Amino acid sequence: MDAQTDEDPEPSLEGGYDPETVESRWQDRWVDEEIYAYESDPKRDPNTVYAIDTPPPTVSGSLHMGHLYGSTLQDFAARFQRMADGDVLFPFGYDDNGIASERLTEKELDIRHQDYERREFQELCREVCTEYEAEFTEKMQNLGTSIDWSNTYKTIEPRVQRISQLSFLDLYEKGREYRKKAPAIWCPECETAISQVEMEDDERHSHFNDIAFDVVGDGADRDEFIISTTRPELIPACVAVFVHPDDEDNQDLVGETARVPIFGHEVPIIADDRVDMEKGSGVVMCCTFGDQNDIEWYQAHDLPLRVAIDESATMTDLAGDYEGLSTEEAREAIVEDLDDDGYLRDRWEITHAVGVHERCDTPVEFRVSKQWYVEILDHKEEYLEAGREMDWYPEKMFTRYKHWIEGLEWDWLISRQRDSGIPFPVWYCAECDHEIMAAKEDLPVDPLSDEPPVDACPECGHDEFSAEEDVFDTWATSSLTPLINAGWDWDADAEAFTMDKPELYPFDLRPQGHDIISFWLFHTVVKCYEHTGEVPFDATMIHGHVLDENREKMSKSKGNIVAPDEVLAEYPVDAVRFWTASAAVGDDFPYQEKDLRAGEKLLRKLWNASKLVDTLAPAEPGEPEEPAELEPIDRWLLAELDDAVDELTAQFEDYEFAKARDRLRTFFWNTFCDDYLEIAKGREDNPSTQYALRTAHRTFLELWAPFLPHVTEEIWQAVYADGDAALDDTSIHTRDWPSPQGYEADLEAGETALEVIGALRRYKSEHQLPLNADLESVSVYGPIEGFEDAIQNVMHVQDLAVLETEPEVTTEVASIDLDYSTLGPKFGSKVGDIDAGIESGEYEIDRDADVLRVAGEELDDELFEVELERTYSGEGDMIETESAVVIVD
RNA sequence: GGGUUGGUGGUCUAGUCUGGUUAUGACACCUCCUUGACAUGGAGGAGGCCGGCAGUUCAAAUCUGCCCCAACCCA
Repeated sequence: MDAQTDEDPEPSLEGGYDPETVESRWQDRWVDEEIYAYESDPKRDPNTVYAIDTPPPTVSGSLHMGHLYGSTLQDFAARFQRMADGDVLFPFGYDDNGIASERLTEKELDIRHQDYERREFQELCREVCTEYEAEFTEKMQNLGTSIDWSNTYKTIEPRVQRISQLSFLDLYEKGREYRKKAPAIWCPECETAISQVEMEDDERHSHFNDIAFDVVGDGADRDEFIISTTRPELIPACVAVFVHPDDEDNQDLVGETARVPIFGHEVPIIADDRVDMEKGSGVVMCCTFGDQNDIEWYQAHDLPLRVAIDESATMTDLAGDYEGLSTEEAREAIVEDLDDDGYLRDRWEITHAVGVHERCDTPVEFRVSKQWYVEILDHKEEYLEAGREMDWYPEKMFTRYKHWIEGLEWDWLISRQRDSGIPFPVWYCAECDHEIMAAKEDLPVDPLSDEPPVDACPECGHDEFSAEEDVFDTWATSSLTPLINAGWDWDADAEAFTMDKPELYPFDLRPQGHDIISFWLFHTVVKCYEHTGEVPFDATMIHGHVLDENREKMSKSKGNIVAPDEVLAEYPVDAVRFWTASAAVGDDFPYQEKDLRAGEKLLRKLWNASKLVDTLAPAEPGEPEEPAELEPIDRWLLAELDDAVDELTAQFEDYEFAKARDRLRTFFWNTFCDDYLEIAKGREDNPSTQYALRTAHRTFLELWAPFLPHVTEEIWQAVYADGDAALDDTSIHTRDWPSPQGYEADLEAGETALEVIGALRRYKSEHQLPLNADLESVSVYGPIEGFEDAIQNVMHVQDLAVLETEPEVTTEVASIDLDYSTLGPKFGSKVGDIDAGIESGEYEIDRDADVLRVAGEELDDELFEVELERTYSGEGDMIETESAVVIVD
């Protein structure tokens, strides 16, 4: 304890603000003393708990600006809600269940996963990942977010495996899953089927090859035709040739038979409108399978399968002499042989888009295999409705979700042929292939090492079983985070699904980057909706990307990545957070150092203003006591503060952090520091001002707390907190969010008074006088009642006179302002004539009747306002403001 | 190729849904000022035909259509 005190002096306002020591000190104490721990209470009203379903990051990767941005936004919401409404769950998950972690484990331990039983290997993965998790935790804690570190989960841990397998069994029992032999997208490098969302397009260099096919028989007008292909290695897999029905040049071929060069097998020539006539010769070969079109043709025309490429992209025996070659090798060899035999007619280089697996960049194949699917196409309407029920911040992001669902064409493929991952809890009868599901109470299981729950097949009575070797795709787990966080489980006694923390579900907020709405968010909605019948989130906050200073996407290849570590080494976290709040939620925004400097300046301003408040109105223990009578200038500040609190509360509730940030900064810096504090300097012994200063200062700290948690905690502890009490009771972050106190003030007089002060500042500036120069005598005509002393004090005016009547001026009409919003609808196209009349001076102002006659029309009082040009003929200088006239003698 | 979103002083941005004639603020720039916290502060100034073209309207940054540019998602 003492050692700690030596290192960390008591918080105080002495000297300048030193974020480096202050920030890490509070980060440590918040975590050590569990300030943000969520205590579950199943009886708690779900409406008073604010729960965030945070998507778990891959922890073996490095922390990037996206993590920093996303979790800081979540923290704004978490900190505000904790103050405003009490209990908040801000959990954290470690995603260590992916291919990345497996590869990492193999590399670190120099082992091959094939040499281990699946369970043993996963145990090793967990050990290796532990170090990376610790490092990631450390980095996350350096961001100063209010994550509850006692509520975390890892996607690789047995508890989560159990939930994933329960999810599989529940969907199976609900009839939402099926196993089917069908063409699927296949990665030959990873040797697994993958889903549509894991495939992306990539520009690759390749060759177009013009290859001659012989026509068999005499039905056509010729004895050969040309097809163009980028994949000659698929020739052995050719099962048909297609021609567009509208393609007149090639109609003679339809119905004929073609002979495939080199391999010699014969295939039919068929008409189909899916042929792209613009490309090549207009004659296309259909293989098993070159692309999705081939799959459609295979299904539509009931074509045979010719599998020439196996699961590792090696040529099969169907490829004859080329058997055993890789697809790349076979491509070159076949082209050479075609050339030798005279079938290669042309060859040229091209660049085209190729479908590749996003994890390894390997071009994908399409293979027929038996896979598990989640049926989604038949529930598109329900998922769309689920999306409609959520509040989207920003609203426009819903359209992305909508279009994604409307465009769905495949059910969700969930099995992966990988060696590790979460296993399917399924066995098959060796005799009749009947599916045997694990018992829910036994989960998690691994069919490769565990026995099925039955002795004999319930279908045929056979007693031998084969284990399902496949594992779940990673989204099968990642899509369950709301259920993991709420402690979803199967209660065997009650024969029902239960939740440990039912008060959390549905979650209040799901944060998500805008690039992954279509899979991560969508999959989570599908899973949770099917399990619980409820939409898992009340609201979703979709955030944008952090771009580099030139507004370009950060990427390794461009070398323009900015690492959070580097930023935090140079700038306080609070300053980084202030920059983070500068973009509207959903917008991409650039990383700019000048914005971080702006944050630093704000911290300094807050610190220095706090020091001044502390000298003007020394703090006393407890809440400040309101004097019987508040003077107008002080009541005015508190009334303005009430307005600010009102607006900020609404903005935080709507995740409008950028607006809240600007509103608060402007009010704090311009109104409080530049205007009120200057006035308060001349009124320090006044109990009314002391009360207003204290109240405003305390409120500012509370309002800033969600944005700037470190500096506000430091100041709060230095000035207001009882240092001996537990941090849980004294931390600013456990206080209540401010509420408007109902102060009423003459806002017009306050506004006018500030105008007068502004005018006098301008006067001094123009006359190159110091701002504290004395002004002998000033007269004001305008509503400033109650604010005379304030003006006099702050502007150093010796004699201030309030004029009853307008000073001696000669006036002439300078301009006439029209109220177009009423004038327009009333006079329509006459407005142009009215404008022209005023412009040319052909009008008459009738003071008695209070009307303006112009262009043959009579406008009454409310429709126009006459702006007068005043010329002062008396002593001294006259300055005009919006609602006052000031004369400096 | 299709869809979505955006384009506002040098830079970043508010305002656009709900049209009203004078477009917000910050940074940078110029001038001035040491006010009992902060010169890392304060006061003032210059700088924009709101991506382009047409249209609707008395009135368009705002609504409609087309075009150009950028990002993202999907082929």
